Amino acid sequence: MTRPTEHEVLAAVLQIRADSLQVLAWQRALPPDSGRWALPGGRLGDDEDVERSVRRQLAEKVDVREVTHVEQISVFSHPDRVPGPRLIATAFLGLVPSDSDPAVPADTAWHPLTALPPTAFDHAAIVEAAHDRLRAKLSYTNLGFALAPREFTISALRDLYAAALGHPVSATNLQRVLTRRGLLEPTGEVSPPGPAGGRPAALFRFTDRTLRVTDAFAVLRPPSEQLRGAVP
Amino acid sequence: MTRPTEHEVLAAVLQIRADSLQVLAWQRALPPDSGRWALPGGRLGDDEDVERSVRRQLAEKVDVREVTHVEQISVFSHPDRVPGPRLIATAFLGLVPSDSDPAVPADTAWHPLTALPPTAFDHAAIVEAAHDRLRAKLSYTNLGFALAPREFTISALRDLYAAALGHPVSATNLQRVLTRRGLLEPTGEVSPPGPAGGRPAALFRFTDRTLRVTDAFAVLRPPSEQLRGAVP
DNA sequence: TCCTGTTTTCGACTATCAGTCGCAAACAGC
DNA sequence: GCTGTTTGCGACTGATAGTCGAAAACAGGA
Repeated sequence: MTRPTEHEVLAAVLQIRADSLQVLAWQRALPPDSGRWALPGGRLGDDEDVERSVRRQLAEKVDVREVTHVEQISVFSHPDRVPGPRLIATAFLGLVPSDSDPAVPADTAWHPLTALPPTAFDHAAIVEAAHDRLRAKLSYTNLGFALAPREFTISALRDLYAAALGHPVSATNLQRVLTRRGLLEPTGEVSPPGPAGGRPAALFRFTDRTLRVTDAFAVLRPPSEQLRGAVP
Repeated sequence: MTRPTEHEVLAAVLQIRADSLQVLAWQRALPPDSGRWALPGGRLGDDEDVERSVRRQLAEKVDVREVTHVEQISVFSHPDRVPGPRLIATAFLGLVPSDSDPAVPADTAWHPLTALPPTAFDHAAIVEAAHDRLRAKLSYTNLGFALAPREFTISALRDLYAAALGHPVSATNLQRVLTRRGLLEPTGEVSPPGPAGGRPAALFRFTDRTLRVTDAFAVLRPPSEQLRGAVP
């Protein structure tokens, strides 16, 4: 005879807004934790798995077509994580490109991770976990495509990475590394210079807009991967 | 009015046995899927979170003190992943050092990942996910400590990594990389040579037996991390 | 028109690290 | 003592990252 248990999905949807990493949340109007800010989500439906469910629930708060990337993070299952009947949460990370500004309901707003308002339940820990995952994956995957606009300048991309990672990034190294990995390609066009003038910046895009792991670690890499193609 | 839903935990416990990566499973005696092999696990208790639950459930199949590392992998939540009432699974990866041979019940046995017998439900996918996670984490963490004995020779460690990764590993590079990262230290002793003679191998151990992420990626590393200590 | 300030772009230099190779060291067995 | 075997270790090479500085390309004002 077990305690009644429900299952919910929750998403920490992140976007870079004004050079600062922000998360989408809505303000609870009813107890428990009324007035506090909660992540979008809700109960798992009978005919959907957690991946389908989180996309459906997100659609209630934001245009899901703007959410480029959705990824499972972790299960939060403390018996008393919410008052009342037991509720187990599968947490997700969602990413929105910085050039889109999807419409959101009146109770919903973006908040910088560095200045979160009071959050409901254990949602602050979920945001933390999502941020950690983002930082890690930016390093060894092409996940930047999910935060960046379709086309961008190198310095805009540098600012994006710096905001997501929380520390300065070298534009020279960023361009060189992403290029060598085959993730970046020039569009051939240039963006108009800023208000202070300056050389017009070349525009780039990600070659691939689906997640790809790019870093192979040396110790683990097969020695002498394979001979280079014999074509002259 | 939602369909009754239960929550279970499942663990893919991996160990290197005879230079081959193997997984612990038990053979089902009752329908559904009787005769097929299943991962250890079971229903989530009322007063435990998934992490506590998986350790409790594992204790029924193996001495949990031998399971050095337990880590959450992913949620498996397809509505029809098992027949009957809906059952959502949180999957875990467990690791056992290669020098321990824990006692297991009569219905339980180790199976090489390369020659899995017929598996129950979606458990094969869980094993696959656990293997992927292990491969990835061996590369950028000190997770090797959870697979290796307390003390080992470099060539034994090379064989361990090769079995877990599925491809040959250079002993020279492995030692150099792990040493530079500060993960390896010599015990000062040597192991007796093998039956064919040969130079006695020096023994090493991991400096740290708790999980540590060791690789920092260059693009994301703060430029000029910090000045070296001013001590002469 | 020319000069200055600003921003981007790109090449060069250096340090670090990984992949490879080869030899010396240290054992067993004959 | 000789041979075969395994480990240990240094050296070389190529690839990659961190840094710096100069040149290119623009706007605005003198």
